[in-house]
Amino acid sequence: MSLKHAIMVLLETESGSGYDLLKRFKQRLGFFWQASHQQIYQQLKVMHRDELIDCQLETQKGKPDKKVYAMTSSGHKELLDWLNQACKPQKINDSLLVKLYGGHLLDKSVLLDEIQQHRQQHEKALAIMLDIEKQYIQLENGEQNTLALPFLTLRRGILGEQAWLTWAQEVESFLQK
Amino acid sequence: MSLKHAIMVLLETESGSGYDLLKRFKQRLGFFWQASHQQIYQQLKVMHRDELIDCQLETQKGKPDKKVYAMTSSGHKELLDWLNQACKPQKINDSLLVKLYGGHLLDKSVLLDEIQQHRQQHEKALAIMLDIEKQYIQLENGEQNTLALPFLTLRRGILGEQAWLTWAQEVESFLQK
DNA sequence: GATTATTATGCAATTAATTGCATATTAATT
DNA sequence: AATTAATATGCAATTAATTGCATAATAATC
Repeated sequence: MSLKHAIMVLLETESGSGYDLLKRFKQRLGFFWQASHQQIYQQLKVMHRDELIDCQLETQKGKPDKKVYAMTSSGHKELLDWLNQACKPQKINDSLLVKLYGGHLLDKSVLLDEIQQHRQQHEKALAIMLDIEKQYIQLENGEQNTLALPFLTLRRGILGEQAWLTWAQEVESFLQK
Repeated sequence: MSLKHAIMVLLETESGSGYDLLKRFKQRLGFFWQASHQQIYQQLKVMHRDELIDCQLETQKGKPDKKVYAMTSSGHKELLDWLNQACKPQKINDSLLVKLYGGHLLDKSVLLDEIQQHRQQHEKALAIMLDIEKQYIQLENGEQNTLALPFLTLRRGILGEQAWLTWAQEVESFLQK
C-alpha cells in the first residue's frame, strides 16, 4: 500500500494538517495518485497509531483543534525503505476499455458519445498540465533543478494524455464510419 | 464496480467455468483490467447468488464437479444497463511516479535502476501487443470487422506503452546526466 | 440578512481487493 | 518412479477503498 508512502513524501518536505495534506496531495500527486479525503484522514490516523508520524494539537479560537502531523524518525526510515524497494508495475483498471471491448452490444453512437465526453476531460487535464509546464520552463535554472523530478512526473502526465487523445481520434474515426 | 461487468462481457459471448473465464480474462481484458483468480472466483459466487449468472454442474470422473456459468436474462439486462451508463474516469495510482516525485531522497542510480527495470516490462508488453496487432492486420476484412472494437482496445495499449517508453527515455536522460 | 459554496474535519457501514493458505489433478522432467 | 510445474479450484482473514452520512466555521453572493 502506497497511500501512506505518498503522504510521507509530502510530510517529509513539510508538516501539515489533514486538510493541508489533502490539498497538497491533489495539487502535487493528484495526476498520478488519486485518494479521497476519507482515505487520507483515515490513513493519517493509522500512521499516527503506528508512530510513523507525530501529531501536535494546535488550539484555535472558536474552531476545533487543528492536528498538525510531522514525520517521526521511524516514519522517515520506513519511507526510505519503501523508496529503496522496487515497486510493482502499475495496476490498470480502465472500465472504458471494458466497455469498448463489449461495445458490439451497443449502438456506435452511444460509444461515440462516451468517448467524446472522456475526450473533453482528457483535453482539460492536458491543458492544465501544459500550463504548469509553461510555468516551469519560465523558471530560472536553480529552481528548475530543484523541481526536476516533479517536472518529470508532469511530463508523464502530458505524454500520457497526448497518447490518449491520439487514440481517441482513432476510435472516433472508426465510430463515425 | 466493474469486475462483474467485465466478466459479463466475456460470458455474454460464451459460457465457461471459473478457470476458463480467468484465462479469457487475462488474455482479452488483461491489458486494461487486472484481476486475480481469487477475485474472479469470488465474484462469480456473488454474481450467482445475485442471479446474474446461472451455474450448471458438469460431473467429471475423478475430478471435482466443474461449474459452468452462463448469463441469465437479468444478468444481460444489468450488463446493458451498465454499458449504457457513462463510466467514471479511470482511477490512476502509479507508485513509480510517487517514488520519482520523492526521488530527491534517493541516489539517482537507484531511480535509474528502477526505471530501467520497468522499461523492460513495458518493452515486453509492447512487443506482445505489436505481435497481436500484426496478426490482426493479416486477417481478412470480415474478421477484422468482427474484431474491430477489441482491436481498438489493443491500440490503446500500444499507444500507451509507446508513450510510456518515450517518457522513460526522458527520465533516463535526466538521471544519467 | 439569508443562502450557498468552500474550507476543514471525521465516523460507520459496506464493498472490494489482497494475502496467505489449501487441495487435487495432469503433464513434464530427472 | 519421484519430483516439479502447471492446471484448476476455493476459503478465510486482513487490509484498503468507497459510500453515505455528519458537523461547523468562514467567505462570498444575492
